[in-house]
Amino acid sequence: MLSKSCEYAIKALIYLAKLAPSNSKQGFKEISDAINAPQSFMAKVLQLLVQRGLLLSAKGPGGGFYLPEGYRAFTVAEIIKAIDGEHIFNSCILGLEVCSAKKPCPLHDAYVPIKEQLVTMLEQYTLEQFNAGMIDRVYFFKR
Amino acid sequence: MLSKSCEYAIKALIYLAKLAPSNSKQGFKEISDAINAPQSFMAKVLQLLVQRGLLLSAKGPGGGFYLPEGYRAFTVAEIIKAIDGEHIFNSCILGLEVCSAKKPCPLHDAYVPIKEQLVTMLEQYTLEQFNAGMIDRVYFFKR
DNA sequence: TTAATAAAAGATAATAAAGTCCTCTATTGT
DNA sequence: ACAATAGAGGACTTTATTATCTTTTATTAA
Repeated sequence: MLSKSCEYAIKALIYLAKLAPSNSKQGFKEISDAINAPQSFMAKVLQLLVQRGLLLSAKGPGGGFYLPEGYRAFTVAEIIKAIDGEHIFNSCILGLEVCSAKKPCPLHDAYVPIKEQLVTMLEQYTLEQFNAGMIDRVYFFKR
Repeated sequence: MLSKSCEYAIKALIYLAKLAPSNSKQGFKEISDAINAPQSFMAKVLQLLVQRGLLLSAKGPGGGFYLPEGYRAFTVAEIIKAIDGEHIFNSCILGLEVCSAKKPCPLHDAYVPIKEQLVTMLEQYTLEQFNAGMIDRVYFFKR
């Protein structure tokens, strides 16, 4: 469904959003440890997020990764698109390259409404909402 | 979501179900061509389906693959379990090994109801229903 | 009983995803 | 200017998935 890169990206941004009020920059090691991702691999993913404009970074002492101004409005869907692309939003459950109402795979009619709900959910969830949710709910990033 | 093996397995069984009334055995090459799968790879997947009891085979001239008696009741969920295992039925969208109502990942509460619908759908769809659907709907197996 | 057919099984290759490691560059404070 | 810090970038390794190829075994019919 989601690549490992994408899972780590979502977790990292949610984790940073939770810390954002105090606004301290976080190093890739701290982030990796917090969400249980391999350090060097996480570093790559964080670089990607910076390139795609979902994250900012500062080099040198006191540096690290931190969220840009508008972070509260970032949706999970945006994060997924930044890392994995549009694939899961268009994809056919049986892997057909063309799968539409006119040329449906056998599961098309049954799967489309479910996928629509998934997409809607991913587009509605913002980093802000996670923080709101976390007031009365503790979320986990590692097993 | 589903492995290629699993996609091919589902397509192959739906394809065979469509032909089942005339009951002729199909060789792996014919099946591969019909659903646009690589021949040798398809052969492996068909062998797996035979081992898991979802398909029968006969060697020698006039041989090939054919469906067992109870095929009409096979659900898509069963086929998936036979090839990919239980994974997609239990898995967390963020890849946590443990993700439950008590220890939820940030997306758990939003994802669970959608996954439940998916599972329900996969458990309800049988090979028989595909054939019924195909009376007034033409499905595609290749692009 | 032999030749042809077709699946089973095993070994190998190609590709992609995930993960690691090393060097380079920019920034900060002394 | 210099040393320390921390991200950026490149090359590489590992692992899993997907795909191919070859040999073996079983079956059928002449």
